[in-house]
Amino acid sequence: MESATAVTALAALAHDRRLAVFRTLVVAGADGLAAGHIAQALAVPPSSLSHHLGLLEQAGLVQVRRAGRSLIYAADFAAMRALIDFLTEDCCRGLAPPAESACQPGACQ
Amino acid sequence: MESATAVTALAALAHDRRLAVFRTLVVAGADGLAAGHIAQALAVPPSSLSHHLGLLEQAGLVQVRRAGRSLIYAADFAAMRALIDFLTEDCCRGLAPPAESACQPGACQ
DNA sequence: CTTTCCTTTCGACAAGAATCGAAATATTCG
DNA sequence: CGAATATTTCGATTCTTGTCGAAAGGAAAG
Repeated sequence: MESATAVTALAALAHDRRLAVFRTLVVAGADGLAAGHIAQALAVPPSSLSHHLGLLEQAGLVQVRRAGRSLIYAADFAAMRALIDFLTEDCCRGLAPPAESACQPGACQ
Repeated sequence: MESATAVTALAALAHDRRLAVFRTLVVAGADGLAAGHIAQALAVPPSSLSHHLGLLEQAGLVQVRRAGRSLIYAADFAAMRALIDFLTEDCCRGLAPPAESACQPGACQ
């Protein structure tokens, strides 16, 4: 993952409402949720939500498809994993072997 | 990790220069680097760098100590790991067992 | 104790992001 | 086709962030 891509993804998640939106989509799973459903669940005005969903989509963290007159948004788990992998590399690369092997979930240094 | 804490940490990393600073500190390891050294390595004016280091420190991603007249900044690997764990939870929680177990580094869905 | 060095704080400006009502677009249903 | 529904785009406002020179704060050296 390129550094610029990571910055875009991090910025997309670095906001209260957007993080809440993304977590909601993660819980919803691959089926996703209609924009209106999210707006109602999180009590966000539709135009504001649309803006945030647009940023998340632009960052590649969510995918959108149309179903009737609804737009269904779903988390892109592969993209999320790619971001986590990027951060993990950043966290561990450059450390000496013992420290590097210690950089596991729950026990980094 | 609280959601607000995660947002702060994500925002701290969601910037070109700050991400570069953090990666530099990760490579430097536990010994850390003097602020001036980072400024020179990344060609960032001292006052700008100070601002960014302050945000990273406030986010808990770096620690600072004084050595003579230099201030040494070092990446906080535990905090970084906590952030990655938070994101991993966000990525996998709520998925059915087969999907959840598939959410491993390099192969999430 | 004065000078030198390293870094931060201040201040002012420029640039970007968040918010949300109103209007526009797209899709289905009668 | 016309009405109803779902969502986006537009536009104006406000708030926040980034930038960096100049001045100030601490710590060591002469």
